[in-house]
Amino acid sequence: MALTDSPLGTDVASMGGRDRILLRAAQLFLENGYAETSLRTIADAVEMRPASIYHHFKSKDALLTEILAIGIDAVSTAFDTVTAGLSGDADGKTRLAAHVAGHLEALFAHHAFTATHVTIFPFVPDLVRASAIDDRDMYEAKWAALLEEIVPGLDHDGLRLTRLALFGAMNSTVQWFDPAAGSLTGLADALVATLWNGLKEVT
Amino acid sequence: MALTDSPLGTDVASMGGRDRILLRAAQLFLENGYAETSLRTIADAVEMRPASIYHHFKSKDALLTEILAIGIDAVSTAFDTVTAGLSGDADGKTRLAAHVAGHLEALFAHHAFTATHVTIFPFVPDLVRASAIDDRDMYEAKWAALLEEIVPGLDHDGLRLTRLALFGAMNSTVQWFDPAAGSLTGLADALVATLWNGLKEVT
DNA sequence: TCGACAACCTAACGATCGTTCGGTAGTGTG
DNA sequence: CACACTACCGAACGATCGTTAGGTTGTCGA
Repeated sequence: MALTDSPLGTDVASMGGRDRILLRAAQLFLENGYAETSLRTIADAVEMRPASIYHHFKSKDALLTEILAIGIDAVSTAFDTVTAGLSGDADGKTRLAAHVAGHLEALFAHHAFTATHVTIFPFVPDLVRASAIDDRDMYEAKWAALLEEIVPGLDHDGLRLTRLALFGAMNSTVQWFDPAAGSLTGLADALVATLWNGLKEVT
Repeated sequence: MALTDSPLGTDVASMGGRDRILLRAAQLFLENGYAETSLRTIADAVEMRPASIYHHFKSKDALLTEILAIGIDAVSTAFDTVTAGLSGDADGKTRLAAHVAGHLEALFAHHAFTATHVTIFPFVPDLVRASAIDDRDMYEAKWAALLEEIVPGLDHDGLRLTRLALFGAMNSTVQWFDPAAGSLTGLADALVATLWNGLKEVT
């Protein structure tokens, strides 16, 4: 699912045709939306003719499907990596901080794919959304299990609310945080500090 | 800017042609996106012919512009109402709780317009977005001033981060919270409790 | 040297899009 | 009774859309 097995995915210049299409299309979908971005616009961006896209992807929907899968895979893999790197006796705040940082890092490392996923997901064609919903649910389940362990005092509704609000807060960063202008770990630390300690501590 | 000066805006049956178009179009934009929703679809939803829409709105973009303005106006007015209703010596948590509740209530009271605003805003045509950006900035400025007063211990970056993450969390509720299934004030209370006290208190 | 195949092309298809033109009913005012 | 005005309609415009058919070119293993 990764871009020809190369670990990173943003060096446009050194890319083959297929990966180039995936990356530039994801960037364009993110900027202008899916329906708003025509195949001719994508073709222009990769210096091809529209018909050539169909040599690599069987339809525009299939292209989007793959982009969404890459985005979900990036954050999901990051979650597992963080879990594997945590020592068994790490406390709740440490684990939460590590996973928030992991989510945010994955979000910006594969920015075009992850950001496309979190922003245009509600509006993609029904069939495309259906193809991505299982992977999405699996990722959310990982977080649900994590929160249940580290915040045992919350009931089912409270856990769900916390998880979804946290997702809302984290995923919104792709729309307003610029990793070139500020530290990503600083962002993660500040987010976790507020979430864990609350605002009353800093008044 | 409100729907023919009637305070509410969701009783489709009792609506005149113009307001009916605004509401149904907002609902369709929210469900499927702006570019994905054709004027013919909107016309069908209000039992008119496409050409009739142009008697009320000079273009599809103008229709969207008005919908976005209604959404921003709803939350902005709610903010001022909450401010006016607060006693002068209310403490920080009380003020924060009141404004979070006000934002969420406005979000769901005018659900189609506000939710459309918060979800499709990044993808609307540039000219439409430009026409709404001033009102949007004014609303964000109200929150910036509020947070600066009640969380004086945060620096500029911290305040900005807190405000935007809070917006992300609150606005994401339109995608996952169902006011028919749960209490809206309960949602607001839980959100404020977590934000103010932090998660460590409930572990 | 040859053939298979990947990568890309030109040209065009039918469908759908936002929009416009030129009407027709119904209502209310002078 | 005439006139204006609001609210709507049928039919069509040119533009753009996703997609397809049928090439051409270059590479590379047998």
